[in-house]
Amino acid sequence: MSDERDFLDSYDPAAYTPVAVTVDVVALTIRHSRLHVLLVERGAHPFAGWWALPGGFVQQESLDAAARRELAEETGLRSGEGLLDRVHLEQLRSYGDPGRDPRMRVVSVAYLAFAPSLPDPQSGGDASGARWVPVDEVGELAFDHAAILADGLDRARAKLEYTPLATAFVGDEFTIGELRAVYAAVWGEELHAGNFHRKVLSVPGFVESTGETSTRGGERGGPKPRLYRAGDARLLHPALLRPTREDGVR
Amino acid sequence: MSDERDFLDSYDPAAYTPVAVTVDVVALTIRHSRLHVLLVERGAHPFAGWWALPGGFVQQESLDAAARRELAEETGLRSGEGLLDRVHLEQLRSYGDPGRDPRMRVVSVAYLAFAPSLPDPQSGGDASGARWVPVDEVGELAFDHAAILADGLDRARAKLEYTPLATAFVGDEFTIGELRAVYAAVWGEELHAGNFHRKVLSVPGFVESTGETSTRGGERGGPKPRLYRAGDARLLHPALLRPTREDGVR
DNA sequence: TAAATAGTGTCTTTGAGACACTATGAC
DNA sequence: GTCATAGTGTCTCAAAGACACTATTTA
Repeated sequence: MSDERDFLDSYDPAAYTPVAVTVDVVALTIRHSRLHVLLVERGAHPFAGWWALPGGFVQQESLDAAARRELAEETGLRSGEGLLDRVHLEQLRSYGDPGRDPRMRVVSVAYLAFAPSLPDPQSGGDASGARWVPVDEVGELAFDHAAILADGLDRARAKLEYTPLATAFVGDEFTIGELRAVYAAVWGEELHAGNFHRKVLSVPGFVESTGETSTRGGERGGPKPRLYRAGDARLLHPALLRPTREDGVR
Repeated sequence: MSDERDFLDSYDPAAYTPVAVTVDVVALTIRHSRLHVLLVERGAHPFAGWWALPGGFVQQESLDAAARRELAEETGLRSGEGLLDRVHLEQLRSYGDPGRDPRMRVVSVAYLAFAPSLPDPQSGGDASGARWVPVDEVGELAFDHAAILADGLDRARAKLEYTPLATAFVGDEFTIGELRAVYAAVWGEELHAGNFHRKVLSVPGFVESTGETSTRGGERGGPKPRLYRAGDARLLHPALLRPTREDGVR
């Protein structure tokens, strides 16, 4: 069949410029009550020695699969072991400015990943220079990765408001206090414990009780909190809005 | 310099599979109080004779520029004439499943465009078979374009809630009634005129008064409505929520 | 005991939505 | 006149947030 020939004949020769497609992953987790992002140290030029988002070329697989594969490679986690499969992964957006990679035209499809606290990397991955970095300690990054990270953080902060995404940062069973710590870490501000508690329980389908309580109180005292699981809601109604930040960007 | 050689050596040969990058545009406008999308009729295989979203290959330009260029080509509008420059354009998401195009691996970056009522196409574009179609009359589309359109509509409906996007569908000066018609067309349901009126005026920065009134009343009577311009808000606070649809997807 | 936390009660304020009503202008 | 629309008033109910308070647990 001459389909591909027709295809290639049908557009402007300028389009023949070779293009590479990569995925980059903004992987977020919470450690010690602080939001962390997974970064890798680049070995090769350009930006050798710089920190960058994990990522790589898309192979013969879907974009989603490429992102999950890259995440597995950089964290050393294997599919089927449970941990990796519970990571929430969603497409963020694509970045394709000419010149964003000095070598050739590269269009990168960025992904956003949310995970419960994961072990340190290097345990088997091919990027030995990978580590979790608190998002407020991230310095300059290679390529346009700083902008991608900023977009990812914006998205994450917004999605906590109207989706039950926060449950992706905690284990299967969790306390309301742990859930509140997720919001505090991602939004960077404390939330009123009492009102948060009531609010979470009042949103239909956000969490469901396990009937159990934690075996221990908090580290610094307090009663044994009850345990909850994620509910079946995919959107929060009414939403859990952020403390009003100057009433929107004007 | 051997940079590009290093680059190409550094990844799996499977990645050498040639990839093409395209942009596809979900262009929405409102005509006669109904939401329309711009479609083009395909001339070449595959899907010859099918309707599809306008789009094409990314050239040596940014992704945003490619989307605006494709939109200009298909609508016949020229940049600099004003109309095209006022079209709101934003990236939707990317689609790259292997097999979505039967000829080769194609990753498409989809864009969403919102425009005030535009003239019919064919007036100079290279796609003579382009036309505006009411979204509820769109049949099967080529490739995965039906899914892209559905995602675009979801995004548009959601963004009306918390951004002043509706003003992108009307002219520079508009009445509250016209704005309400935009919401009604995009959401597919009537809104209570009185409550909508008060709500729009109560959101800081959504609209600002021009001090003028329309020169004529409505087609079927009524007083001369006041005229407004878009305000400087980029987010609506509080948001203008849709009439509650079954309280979220569960 | 002191301090921190879980969970609940209550009050105030804001906003959403239902409904009603007046005034205006096209036909 | 008739009818649709613009714009406002008012009432009710839900929800957000401030604050207070009790009970429980750790150190």
